[in-house]
Amino acid sequence: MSKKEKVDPRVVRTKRMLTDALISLIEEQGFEKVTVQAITKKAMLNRATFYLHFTDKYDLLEQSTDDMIDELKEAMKTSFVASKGAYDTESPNESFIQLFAQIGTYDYIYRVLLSESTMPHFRDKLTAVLSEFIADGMTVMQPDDDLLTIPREMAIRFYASAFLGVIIWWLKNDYPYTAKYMAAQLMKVTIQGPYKQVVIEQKSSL
Amino acid sequence: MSKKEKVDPRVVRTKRMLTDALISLIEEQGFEKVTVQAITKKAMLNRATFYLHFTDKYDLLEQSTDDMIDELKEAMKTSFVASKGAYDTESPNESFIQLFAQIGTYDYIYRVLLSESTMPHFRDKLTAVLSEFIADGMTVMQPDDDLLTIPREMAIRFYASAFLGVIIWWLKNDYPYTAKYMAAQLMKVTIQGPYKQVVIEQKSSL
DNA sequence: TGCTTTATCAACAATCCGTTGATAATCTGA
DNA sequence: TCAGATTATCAACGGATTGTTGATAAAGCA
Repeated sequence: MSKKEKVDPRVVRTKRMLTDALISLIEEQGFEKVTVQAITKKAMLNRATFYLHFTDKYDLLEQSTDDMIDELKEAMKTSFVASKGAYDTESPNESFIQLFAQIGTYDYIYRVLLSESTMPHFRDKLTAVLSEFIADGMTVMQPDDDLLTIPREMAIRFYASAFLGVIIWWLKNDYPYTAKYMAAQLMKVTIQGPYKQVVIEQKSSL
Repeated sequence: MSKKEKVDPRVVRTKRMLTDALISLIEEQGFEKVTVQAITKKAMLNRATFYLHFTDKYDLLEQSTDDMIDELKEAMKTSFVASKGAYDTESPNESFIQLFAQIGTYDYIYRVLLSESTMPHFRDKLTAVLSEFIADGMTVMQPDDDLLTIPREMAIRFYASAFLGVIIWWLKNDYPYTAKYMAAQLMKVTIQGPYKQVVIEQKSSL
């Protein structure tokens, strides 16, 4: 995957400056409003230099993030093997912690990139609709926060995102199931969790 | 919310033609590459007419989708009241079915808009990482598909999206919890579900 | 050091932008 | 129905961004 053949320091330096400029500009203006001109200006490089390495801003972003994603994969893979099968909810899987740790190290970049919708806020709006629906449902099912396994706000966000993700998956796969079946499945997994049997023992440790 | 005061048929017609053109162009080229020129050309309208109603393509998209979102809210709200508290996993909440029904009626638009990332594929890549992680974990926890509450592929997508959603929430809220705590919470809710007690009775109905 | 790669610079045609003012078409309400 | 108001059309503008060019300077490599 990662080729370490060519390491001309000029190239590395240029790419890094362009990447930093891009991320910074995304935060300032949003990805769509960012221009190649602005990137090279902030990076204090000539515009022609940009086109020497990238075809456009998409290409720049892709190359930059791919490195980060590779690093994330690596961090999660190695530690996953080490703690394989150790599913204790109190001391969670090491690779799982690594996920958050990695995000912490590239805090700024993850924050900027994940804040960008950019299909302007449509996802956010739909998530809001789902969140409200879930919040209402949770209040009916369990008004008492003490009987929830995790903080209410986190749970709402959790299931709203899960629902949206499955909806997108459902659309992209050309409706592999009926709407009613989908609703039933999501309902089921939300209330019962993914496994039919594991629950009892886990609860005794609380 | 929805003002039904002004209904000049020319305006309605123009807006609809522009909306249709936009959605169609998004599908063809992606939202970022769409220009106002292209929209008006496809809609067979003058470009000046566009600026008579919208400031830019974002504004057009926002106005168009807002109507759809409002309709979705309405469909889910009315039916939610009707079936309130009826949480049977076999015949799911009516408003939940409505959610999928609404998406079905605006199939094309939802499909196009939800397929657009547009933070070019970064979300998708991260979702892929999470999916792999979850798939591995599920295999360890429960290799037998018969003991899963829902189809495996759906479950993977479900929890990958949920995790990503919570991660975004976590970032946007400036790390309200530590990485380890986050990992532990997500682990817990994934295995046990959101409620500490409800599970047993539900299972007996299977 | 000498050769190769990379960065700079100015300039280009092309595209898209947002707005203007003047005119024509269409709708609304009395 | 018809007059006034609203909306759509058209051409044209200055400005900004794009992607590319060829020639030159700088930096890295062996």
